[in-house]
Amino acid sequence: MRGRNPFDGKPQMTLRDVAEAAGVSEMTVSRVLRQRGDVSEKTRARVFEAARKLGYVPNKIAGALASNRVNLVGVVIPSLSNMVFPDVLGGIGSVLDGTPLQPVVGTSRYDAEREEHVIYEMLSWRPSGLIVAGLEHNAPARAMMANAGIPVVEVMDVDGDPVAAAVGISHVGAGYDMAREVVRRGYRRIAYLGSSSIADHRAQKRLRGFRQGLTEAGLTFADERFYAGGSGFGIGRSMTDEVMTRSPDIDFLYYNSDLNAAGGLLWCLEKGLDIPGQIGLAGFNSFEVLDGLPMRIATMDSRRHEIGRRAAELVAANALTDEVVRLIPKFLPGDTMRPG
Amino acid sequence: MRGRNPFDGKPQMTLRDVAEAAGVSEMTVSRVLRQRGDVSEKTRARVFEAARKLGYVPNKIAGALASNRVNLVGVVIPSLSNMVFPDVLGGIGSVLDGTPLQPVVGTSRYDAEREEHVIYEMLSWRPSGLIVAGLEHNAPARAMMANAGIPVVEVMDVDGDPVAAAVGISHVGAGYDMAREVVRRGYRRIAYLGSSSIADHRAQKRLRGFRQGLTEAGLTFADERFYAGGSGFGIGRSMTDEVMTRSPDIDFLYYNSDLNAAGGLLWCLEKGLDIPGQIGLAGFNSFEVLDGLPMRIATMDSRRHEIGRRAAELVAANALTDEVVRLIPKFLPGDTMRPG
DNA sequence: CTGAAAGCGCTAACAT
DNA sequence: ATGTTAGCGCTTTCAG
Repeated sequence: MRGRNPFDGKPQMTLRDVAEAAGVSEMTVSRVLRQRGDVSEKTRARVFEAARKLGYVPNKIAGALASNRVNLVGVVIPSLSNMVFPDVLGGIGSVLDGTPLQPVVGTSRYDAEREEHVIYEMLSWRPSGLIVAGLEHNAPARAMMANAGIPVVEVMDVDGDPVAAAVGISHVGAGYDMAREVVRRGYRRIAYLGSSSIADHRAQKRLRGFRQGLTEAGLTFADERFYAGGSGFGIGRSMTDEVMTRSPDIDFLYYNSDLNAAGGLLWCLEKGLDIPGQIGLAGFNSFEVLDGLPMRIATMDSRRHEIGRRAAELVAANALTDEVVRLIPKFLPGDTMRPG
Repeated sequence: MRGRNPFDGKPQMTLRDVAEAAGVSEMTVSRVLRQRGDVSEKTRARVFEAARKLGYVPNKIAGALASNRVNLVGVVIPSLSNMVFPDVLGGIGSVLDGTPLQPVVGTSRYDAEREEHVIYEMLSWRPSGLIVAGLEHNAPARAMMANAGIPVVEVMDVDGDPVAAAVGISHVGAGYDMAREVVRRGYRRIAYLGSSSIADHRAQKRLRGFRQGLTEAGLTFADERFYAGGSGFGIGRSMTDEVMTRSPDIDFLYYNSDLNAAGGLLWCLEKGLDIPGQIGLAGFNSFEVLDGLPMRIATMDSRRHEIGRRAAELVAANALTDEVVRLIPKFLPGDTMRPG
């Protein structure tokens, strides 16, 4: 007998225990518990009864090793605190719930090395699929994804060079389209308030697209205010205060996130500014919790749930493709942009 | 040779492949890759080089089966959309990051049967520990938790009968203490606006505690408005509108969540009500994103991060105890309650 | 419909 | 410092 982990309270219960209790072979128990093959009703009942009475919980480690099948899907996202990622997970879950597959989530904290590590750990469990947020990964991570031999789907973003399949929106396009709307509606003195983190690739892309939209209209940003860290009303409020104090003639505030935009909106309302006449605001993402602010913030819905859904569908179908699914973000003018 | 999963692209690379490439035994490769035992520097280098070149990723399934050690910690929570749970996960992660343990998250969606299923699935991976939100579980779930033979910690709540260890706050106490504060500060016509879901055990407990606090002061709720579903500004606003319309003499609004309270706050401010003189508000949880509202909402900080931390510490220490760690929620009067 | 044998990829234990 | 052996708990395969 081999030594056991000193932490083991009681030795683990095995198929053999159930088999003995039911008076059948291990194989029969295995078949019954996996609803596989033909087993007589009488035997089934006996086995189930024995398993239930003993409180048997199958050992998936052993099952996975023997069958070379692991019903897990690795999901790698930067963070759970940013509400966008739980939304994607919701979409993934809505599909996987109809299959034997289970999502397993890991977080990279916007750190490429940590992402590499998380991907490595996930692949070492030999999952049936891998869903990773974003297109920017370091070389080892890309190599692992390329050679995993399982469906790999990069999600949220399609501006770049996917390793395999990708499902997302163009953030450059989202920024560009928003700029066109802003200009079309007559705003001219436009400020950007958003993330300075180069790790926030998608915010950077939106900024780039927006800037290009301005350039094509012969405009540039009248002011810019960057910050590092998470979004929230507080940071949105203080950035807005700072920008509007030093550039009082600004007529439009473009934020990297609805959360920051909400802080800015509250600031503007307190100051008695006329929205959307005197000043307009827009954010990004469309968060349901924010319905109920005094005004609906103009935004682009980033279609997070659908992105999760489509990615999970590719994995569930075991699609070893390099298909790119480009969804179109939905522009929602809300109440904070004047009509064109 | 056994049949392989039809999905397998290429056959999986094994230790043996690395061993052959490096010209050593599988055992030596295993030792090098796990940094175990003494291996000569020369051999180490050769093995690492071979593994790197081949892009070898170890098979944790096989490793776990052989060593009877699985460095996973199951975490079962109702949902990821409710911001409180990611906060707890953050606390768990902050501890587990310093260990070989990895959290694996499953969601029950406030459904006891689904929770049972998720716990069963988790235990079938033979994790090193299990952290489950709440104290209310069905009988099979409790039985599995009791017999898991690993550290099991129930988190968030201590009002009840834990299966093993528990880390949390008393929600009955949180409600009771808030009621005392409200009464002490002179409010008398008090309304409750919150969840009606019997699956939201903790909200129910806070309501119970609050009600008891009122009773002891010779008071009852002047109005009550229940709803089902997630919290948000929109529902908070509409509930508040309804309550204040039918009971205009209300002088305090007690919400089940800061998110709903925020919607109520915005409604009150729009109506030009004098806060906290004419009317007071309080929520529960203390969410950082909400710093930046026009006023800070009175609340109780539910200490979510610390709860996660303490629970993970018990698991990391392999503590097979039934210790109950009762944290004290922090009362934050904010700006929406008049001074006592 | 049921069972026996073999082995999944790795590691503990014991050599040497 | 390195190798050999046995076996983790289950499923595949093949035999009855």
